Amino acid sequence: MVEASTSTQTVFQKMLLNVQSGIWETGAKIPSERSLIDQFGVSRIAIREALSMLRGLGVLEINHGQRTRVKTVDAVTLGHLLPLMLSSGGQQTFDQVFEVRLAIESQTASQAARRRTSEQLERLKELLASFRDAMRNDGNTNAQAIDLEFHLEIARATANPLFPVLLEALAGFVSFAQKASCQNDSERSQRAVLAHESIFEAIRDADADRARVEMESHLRYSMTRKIRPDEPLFDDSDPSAH
Amino acid sequence: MVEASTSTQTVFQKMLLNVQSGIWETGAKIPSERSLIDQFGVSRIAIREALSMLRGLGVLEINHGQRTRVKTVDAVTLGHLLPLMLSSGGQQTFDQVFEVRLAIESQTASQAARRRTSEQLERLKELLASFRDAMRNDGNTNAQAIDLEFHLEIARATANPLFPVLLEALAGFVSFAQKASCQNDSERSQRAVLAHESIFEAIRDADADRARVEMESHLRYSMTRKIRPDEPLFDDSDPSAH
DNA sequence: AGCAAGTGTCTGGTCATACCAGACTAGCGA
DNA sequence: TCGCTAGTCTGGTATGACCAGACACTTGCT
Repeated sequence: MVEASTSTQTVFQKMLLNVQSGIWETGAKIPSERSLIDQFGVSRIAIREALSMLRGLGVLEINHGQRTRVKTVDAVTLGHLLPLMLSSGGQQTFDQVFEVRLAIESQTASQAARRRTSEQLERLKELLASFRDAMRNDGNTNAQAIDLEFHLEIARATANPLFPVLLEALAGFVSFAQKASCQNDSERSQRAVLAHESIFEAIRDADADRARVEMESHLRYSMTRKIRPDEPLFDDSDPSAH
Repeated sequence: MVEASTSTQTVFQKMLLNVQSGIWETGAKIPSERSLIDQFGVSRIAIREALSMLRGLGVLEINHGQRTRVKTVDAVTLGHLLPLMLSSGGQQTFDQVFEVRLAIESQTASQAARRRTSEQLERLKELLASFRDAMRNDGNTNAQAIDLEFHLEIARATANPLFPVLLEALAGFVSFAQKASCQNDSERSQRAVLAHESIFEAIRDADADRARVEMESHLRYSMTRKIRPDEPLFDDSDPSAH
């Protein structure tokens, strides 16, 4: 790296390196601002601005009164970046997000079928039941959340942490698209439940190919919903929420 | 959102909203810090810290002497987050990244076969030739970059901007894995060239399924490389570079 | 002795002010 | 007319003071 025009940048990079190299362990508290002043030999301003950058990146968790700690960079931050990337890249459609989701979830279904543990399978079974109930009863007030959880659990069952992270990041986009897709539409609701069942069964039977096909089919059907194009692409954001 | 314990947070969120809602257009200059002081009614510290957070997020480009501008959030920032996420997310392996890449690129190959324009096809042809040359001549000094460009062009040919963005984000991570995979290994080099040719042909023939299969095959083979586990997971980082 | 309130001192949050330094621009002088 | 220069925009850094949340230790009451 070497070059670092401003001292804030320098400090920022050094701090980032501290995190990456594990000197500042994730979850652990980092020195207080007053200590960092000595440690880096710059003013508190520079320290705080560098810390702010890291906070913006989602690396640090800063709370008044408590020592600043290294946060596990989770999907939330990633989820904040995606909307920004999209909003700056011109008008995006839900179809585009769905395409990515299709790519991801075809893989997760397939991998989940191979790697899922019995505990995960049990959890999927429960979620499936909950989903069925939610669909029948409260007309999808919870169904949406359960649906997402079902898909996320499949992603987790891949044993690859990247999948649930990515999926969650995409979720903010597709959430109300899903909602619109089955709301007040018993046929779609039915199909959604059936699709989930098929996916579940394929994963249960460790049939990777079938799981992929079922997932793909499910998503392709979901993709056919009608959305008014004037709806906003994003909702509230707070990458630094604590 | 509503809640915003600190004034820095408040300002940050308002600014973020300004970006998202397009009040602050991407590429345009935002008001000077002194103006923002009046506009938000807080001290310069709060303003600058909020700006720092946005800079950390990769939303703003701040340069000494020039007005701060809204940057197009590119894959670079995302590329910085992935290592952080992985390094804090426990056992991170290249295989995991490759799995995601496999998911993404299976889809891009398939979509590219359907949607590629003749210009894009031409460009792919050129890249293919360059790749072949690079492999034969300079022993992959450039081959790596060309390889990436080839894959990116395929991603672009999907007409879905999300794909190239995601792929680029993943690329920084897998790049030297790729390098290691064909370095000083004529057999692997040969196979890489052949694989690219097969993918190209499938896309040329608009054969989506074949494109997918060829891509999958290509990546799965690449995935079998041997990496020494003691290599660093990341290199220099500077999300706020200008 | 045990519990509760109180207080000191950590931590981060905010501010005003002054000054430094890069970048642009208008205006002066050759 | 051209080129240099100085003014004044912009962000960058520093100091020092003070506010406010969190926590631990001490004190004092029951």
